[in-house]
Amino acid sequence: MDDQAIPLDAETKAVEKPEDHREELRLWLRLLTCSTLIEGEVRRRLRERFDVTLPRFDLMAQLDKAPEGMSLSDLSKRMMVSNGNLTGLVDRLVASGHVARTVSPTDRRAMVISLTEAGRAEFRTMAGEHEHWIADLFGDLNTKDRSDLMRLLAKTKLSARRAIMGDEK
Amino acid sequence: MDDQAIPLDAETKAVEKPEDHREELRLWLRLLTCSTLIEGEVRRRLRERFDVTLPRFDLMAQLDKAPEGMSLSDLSKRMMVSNGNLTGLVDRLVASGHVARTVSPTDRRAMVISLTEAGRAEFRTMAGEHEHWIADLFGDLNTKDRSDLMRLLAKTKLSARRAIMGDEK
DNA sequence: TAAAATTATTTTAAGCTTAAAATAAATTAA
DNA sequence: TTAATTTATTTTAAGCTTAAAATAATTTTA
Repeated sequence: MDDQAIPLDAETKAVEKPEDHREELRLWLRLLTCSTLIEGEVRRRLRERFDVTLPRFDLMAQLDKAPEGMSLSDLSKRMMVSNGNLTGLVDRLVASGHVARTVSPTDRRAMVISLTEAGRAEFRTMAGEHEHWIADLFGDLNTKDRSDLMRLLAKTKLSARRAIMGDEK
Repeated sequence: MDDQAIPLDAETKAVEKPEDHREELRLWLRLLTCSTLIEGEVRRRLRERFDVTLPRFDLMAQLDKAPEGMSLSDLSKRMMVSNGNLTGLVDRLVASGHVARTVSPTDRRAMVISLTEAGRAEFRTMAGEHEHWIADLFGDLNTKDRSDLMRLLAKTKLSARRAIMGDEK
């Protein structure tokens, strides 16, 4: 710590105390609150309206974007959850007839997970309502708010990735 | 759907299709990505560095702000998790000597949960490092970015609360 | 090619999380 | 004051989640 080297005088507008990161902490807690609040409400509505859990919905949302299906690893990366987690989740979605599991024709280790027709139909119905819920939850933000927030979150995402990468790569 | 009633002509700058809320959806997914990314990293570091889970840390963080302790209900509201969840979490923290559970002197139904001295000392150590991690994760945002983001998230929080309240109150 | 390393997935053990039902104490209303 | 309601917490059952170890197939390297 070399804060003794910083000249302190009446002209210095705001000498920041080193080691004080309460502002960033509040920012993080607020971000987490928003995300928890919205996620909880979406979870509640999915259960109430369609008797489906959020993880099931999220998995189907990924598969809906990949008509040919996806490997477990790809799903794991995109959803940012562990592989082991997906194994169980896919088990249950197979049991309920929403998704299919087939062995990859080119790699015998890999499983290809895809939506069944029934699963796709059910997902599309849910996704339609889901989109309205999100629009409502963000409804008090105007166009500029949304684009500003989008940009700042993009910057946050890059910043976090940079900080995370530093550790392990 | 009354979109047939909207006059369409070359002068109309941007006739928004009703029912299209893909922008809000993208905003929500980006918010969720940021939160998941940061939360995952904090979870990983807490485990690696202190062998503690994030829920345990969060609970201790709440108690650290309440020197006299808090009831389970208050904890539940602040942490936005279910009561049943807290029962088990507190069980484990009592078992490890980090928190104490006493019956409220004024209400025999209520439990007062508080940090033990050991729990408080351990939390303070962890919190010190934790604050640096957060500062690092948000490190690429400048002062204006942070205050803009703070303001927009405050607006988002209010918007979500308004949307959630409408359902049940 | 055989050995070593990597990649894909599953299994395991422990803990987290929720919703819903149950229990118990306090408050309100008749 | 008794009965009804509300509030605080726990229990239960099911599912979610992770980290770490295990298994198995592919790719790389010597």
